[in-house]
Amino acid sequence: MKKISESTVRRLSLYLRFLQEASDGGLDTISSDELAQRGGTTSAQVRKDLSFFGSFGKRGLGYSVPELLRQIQEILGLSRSWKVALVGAGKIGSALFSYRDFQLRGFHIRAVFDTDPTKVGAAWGDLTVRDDGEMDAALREQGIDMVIVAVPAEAAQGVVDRVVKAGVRAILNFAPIRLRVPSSVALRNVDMTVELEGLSFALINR
Amino acid sequence: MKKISESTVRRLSLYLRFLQEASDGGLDTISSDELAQRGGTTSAQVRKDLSFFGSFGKRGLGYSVPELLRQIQEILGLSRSWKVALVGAGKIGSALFSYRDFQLRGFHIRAVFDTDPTKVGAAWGDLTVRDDGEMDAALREQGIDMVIVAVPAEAAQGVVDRVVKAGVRAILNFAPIRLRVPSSVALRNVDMTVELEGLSFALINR
DNA sequence: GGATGTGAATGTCTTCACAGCT
DNA sequence: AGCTGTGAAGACATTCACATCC
Repeated sequence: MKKISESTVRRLSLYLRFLQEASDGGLDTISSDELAQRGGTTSAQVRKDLSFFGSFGKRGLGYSVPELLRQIQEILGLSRSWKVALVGAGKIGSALFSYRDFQLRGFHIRAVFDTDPTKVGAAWGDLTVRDDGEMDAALREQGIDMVIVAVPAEAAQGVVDRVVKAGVRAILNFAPIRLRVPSSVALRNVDMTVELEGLSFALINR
Repeated sequence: MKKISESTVRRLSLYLRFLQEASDGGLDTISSDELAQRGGTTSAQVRKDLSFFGSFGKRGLGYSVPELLRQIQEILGLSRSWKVALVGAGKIGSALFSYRDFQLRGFHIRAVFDTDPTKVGAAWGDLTVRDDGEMDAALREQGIDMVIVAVPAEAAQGVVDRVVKAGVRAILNFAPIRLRVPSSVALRNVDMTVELEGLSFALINR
């Protein structure tokens, strides 16, 4: 397969969202132009993005909503469910744990870890917050696919090194630090400070 | 001023972070190569990024840590403090409210709003969660610079329309939806679902 | 007729490579 | 000698525009 750019993958997620709305609204056909409007892009971009993976539309007509929905889910790997572990049971971890969208889209949090003895043992939904020391073994035993890192910046690299060693190949990092991972591991960062600073820059430059 | 790309601004934030670490560590000179290592980029990229704003280094030597620190803070608009309002006092809003990094970098949350009567009136630090109905007037009265949107997707566009009408020109959106704003308003999205789906894609494509 | 799929053209960002200071 | 600053080259991403098919 050709190399697919990160922006293309991001946009696929957005198209998927809009397709779900359209599907809920009972629409059964949609054009690249309609998808573009909602995704804040152009129809040519939509068609190009999709063309990397196949020809899903009908000329003169557009795309079948249910079919394109299914196709994009397949492309993004969302037709299966993923086992996720959450490391860090602080404020952010807790907010993520109860974030409904995750479960909804097949990302199931199966374990929560923390070092803080006052948090370990707490019941979170049907899970129990477990001690950090149990993490390495548990990741393997439970066959965890992805880890969400929600620990302080100082602790993040250490956690990630262990997570990688335990065989996990996808990490979503909320700690405000640039993590080092082998190129075989997929890493995404959610960096709220960087975003706010971007807004600050925008405000003083117009 | 030339048009500066979003990626350049993002990287400036990262450089700033390392400079702070370096400064805390007592380092007083740093090379583009060292900055690049930590930022996961190349020395040429660092120099190019900085060159859009001026010549801050000394050939043969590198950059003065305290000076570059100050310069980047200036460039990003971080030498002043920004007044931020938080809309949505749910789990995510609450986590953001106590996120220390924000205050630390001059982003001060000055007001919190929610529609839920069981949340309105609650004391959050030295603030009180206020009713959504008070928002429009309060944004103007308090001279709020930026708004963080942490409400459910269905409510987000409505909130943003009012925020824009109240004169706010920078918005950080946590709701999983693509918002429409006038081009005069800066908008950044933190979209955790999109990130997780990107990881899902990465996992099945190697 | 109308919207897709896609090479070609354009635009944007990154990397190279070296002249120019210190 | 060493590292910056920067045009030029190269890689990558987006947009154009049109032949193609329903």
